[in-house]
Amino acid sequence: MARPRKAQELDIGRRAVEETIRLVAQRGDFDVPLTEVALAVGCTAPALYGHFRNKCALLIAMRDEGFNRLYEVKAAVSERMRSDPFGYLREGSYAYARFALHNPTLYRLMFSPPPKLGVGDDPWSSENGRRVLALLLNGLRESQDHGYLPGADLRRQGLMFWSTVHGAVSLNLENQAMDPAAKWDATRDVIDTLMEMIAATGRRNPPAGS
Amino acid sequence: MARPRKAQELDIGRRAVEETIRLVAQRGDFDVPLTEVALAVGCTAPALYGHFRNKCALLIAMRDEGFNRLYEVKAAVSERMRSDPFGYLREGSYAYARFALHNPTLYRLMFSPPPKLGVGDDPWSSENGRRVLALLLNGLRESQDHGYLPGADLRRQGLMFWSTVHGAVSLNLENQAMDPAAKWDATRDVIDTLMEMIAATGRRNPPAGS
DNA sequence: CCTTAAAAGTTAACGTCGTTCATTTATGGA
DNA sequence: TCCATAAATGAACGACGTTAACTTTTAAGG
Repeated sequence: MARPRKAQELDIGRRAVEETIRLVAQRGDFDVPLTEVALAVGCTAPALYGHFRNKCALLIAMRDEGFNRLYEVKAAVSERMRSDPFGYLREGSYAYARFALHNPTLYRLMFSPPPKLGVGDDPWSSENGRRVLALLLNGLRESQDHGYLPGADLRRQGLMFWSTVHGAVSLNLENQAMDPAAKWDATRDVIDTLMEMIAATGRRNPPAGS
Repeated sequence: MARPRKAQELDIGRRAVEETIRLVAQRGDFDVPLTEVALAVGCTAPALYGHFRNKCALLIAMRDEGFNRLYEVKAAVSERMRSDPFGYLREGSYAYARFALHNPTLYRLMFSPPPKLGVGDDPWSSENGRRVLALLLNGLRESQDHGYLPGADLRRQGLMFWSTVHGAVSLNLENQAMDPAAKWDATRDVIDTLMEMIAATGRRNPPAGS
């Protein structure tokens, strides 16, 4: 056999990304053989080269999909919390941390990709990364309207905020000495500490609009 | 030739670690062939297996050496800043960031090691990592004595502090869109933002001891 | 001194994996 | 029905981690 029947015309590109995400999560390492990906997809390894220039391209596609999913999670929280911007800062961070803790290997690929991929690991350089940052900045701006962080530079605060959450996640992510619950507790504790610090900036200035 | 003369008895273990650090930095990726390490050391690849169980063991040794160097840098700053604990928080963070920006690949190996290494990436689980954290906690405690962070839980603050600095470093580290100076500026800006936030907690309570 | 056993590398070889090449087969239009 | 093209296959290559078998230096003992 050399070319499959039209019946099984399942977009091999999409499936490869999905299966790679699955295998990577299962393995706990993004060093998965192309043969296994191909097997999961239902083809052979060289067939993948018709859809991706090489293995790095596949991993990059997987990384982009990761940013897609992260954005969707955060956008959903943003929608739900539309009326409470300060609450969004907290819940959005929780959701971010949960995403990372539930997809540790994918998260590592997104934010600490092997240099071979040739991508800057700056998340806001990709379109979806930028949108995630935009959600955060939006939450900060609206929180500022509610009296928090008076007079603060939003972009600075945003980058510090993201640094803190990402740092907490990153430090706790693959610590084998902690069970998942402990990782979550430790990460949430950092987020809470940050939120308390921001909250402290607002107590002196109750909602400016009221 | 099968066994070298006693004259050239250069501890191959140490040299392998040094050369690996050098090659990894030069390459910008810790995926360096053992053959190259061996060549740099002056032996053949299989000879390394007399000193390290496998390649992972070599990388782990390199990681430990990284924590050694980081600790020494931070300890030096701590010594120099002994009289100004709040200043140490800033200068120690600067030094930390400089270390990371000057040794990006080593830093990545320390804090985002490939799972294959079998080490938790929790830095304070290793002895030298714990000592770095101890320096930070010490700085926080003494800053508290000077009126900053009144009534705060030091361990919580310490973990948040480290999360922020590590997060900033990690996000800016390998962003190919930024030149080294820009990376430094962005990282320092996050540190400064954090320091200003901590400083704000102290302005209301001038040095308690005076 | 000579012999001998262990030590420490070296060369050769194997297995895995990413990647390429030539080949084969299904597809869609003339 | 026949042909050009697209798409995937199986075989093969090269790099690399790792292991096995061999070789030679070192150190000790008779």
